[in-house]
Amino acid sequence: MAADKNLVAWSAMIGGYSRVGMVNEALGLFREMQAAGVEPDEVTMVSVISACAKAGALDLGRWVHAYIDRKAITVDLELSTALIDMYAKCGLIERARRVFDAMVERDTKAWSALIVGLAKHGLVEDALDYFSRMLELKVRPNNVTFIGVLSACAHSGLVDDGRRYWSTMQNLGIIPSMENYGCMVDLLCRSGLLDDAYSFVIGMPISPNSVIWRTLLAASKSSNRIDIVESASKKLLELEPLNPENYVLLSNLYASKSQWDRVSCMRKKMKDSNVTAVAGCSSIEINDIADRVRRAGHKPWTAAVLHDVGEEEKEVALCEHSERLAIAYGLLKTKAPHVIRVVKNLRFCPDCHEVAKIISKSYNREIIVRDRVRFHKFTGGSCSCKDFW
DNA sequence: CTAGGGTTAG
Repeated sequence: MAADKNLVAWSAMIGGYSRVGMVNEALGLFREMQAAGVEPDEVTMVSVISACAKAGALDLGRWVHAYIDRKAITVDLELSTALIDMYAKCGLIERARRVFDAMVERDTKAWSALIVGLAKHGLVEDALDYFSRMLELKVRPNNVTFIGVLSACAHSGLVDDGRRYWSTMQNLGIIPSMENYGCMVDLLCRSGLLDDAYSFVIGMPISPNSVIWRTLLAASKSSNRIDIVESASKKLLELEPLNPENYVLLSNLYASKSQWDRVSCMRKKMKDSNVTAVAGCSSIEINDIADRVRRAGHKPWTAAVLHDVGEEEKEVALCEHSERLAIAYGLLKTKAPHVIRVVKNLRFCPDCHEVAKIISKSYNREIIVRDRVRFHKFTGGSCSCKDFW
């Protein structure tokens, strides 16, 4: 199109990019749209906020929220839901809750966004409370709502509650999705009920996907059920012979049981299939903060800390060392990253190299999903390359 | 009559 791109054309394109995960393109196009002098409306802003959520771009998300207020754009049901999701994914769960509380009308998706967010943050009681309130208010949950409810139970060992919610779901006539089955398998596995989990998988009316087999295999690490390992790994490699993750998982599993012949067998299989793994890598967003700080005349890393002081984290402002910055971000609780790559504008932030070194060398624990990092990336959980290599 | 929008397990 030439110069006649109107609001709908811009919004359609931004929404398309956002939906397929090309968030930089989505946000870049939003900038272009502004430069072209086309005023966005609430529909445009849903896609922009959603792109921020997917990118874990809290600073930009906050800026866009302020922009929405400044331009007096109507915050309707869909935009509120997008904001809830963005704040939850970017680590500000209380702000997500505040957006929800301010809504005048809440449908299934709005409730689900908050419940899933609370569950991800480990606020299990709150998640289940909101679910009860949802039922009391006669808002019909759907299978996504139950992903939140069941994963909440899984993450705090509420195996009996989880089973009850599973019946509730069926009684409501909701057909469980693959994700719902996955939640139940995870729930049973985390509760140490590998046998129940395996029976559950065998009894599934649809063919389990690779995620489900990996969930079972991960749980098999602390069990002696060789039969389950054998059957699950067979299924997994049939489903995804080209996914390096699977070979790494299986190799590490066998290594943990000192079955070295099987470890080398996995390596061989992997090599024969021309599958290669690369070292794990995570990224955090520091660049635009650093940029802003630089403009304010501070040293970048100091600025990053100063800028990022939220309501909940006053003490972060006092940090003056990159290691503390990393701690503030919750990175030290991370299991996966052996390399931290700081995206874009590295030159503004030399200290980030130090952060990366410290984290990759010194720490090896699980992340807590609280801080303003892209925790949804960090908790991807598939990175076991160090053990493997 | 009126294009473009939100939630998803390991």
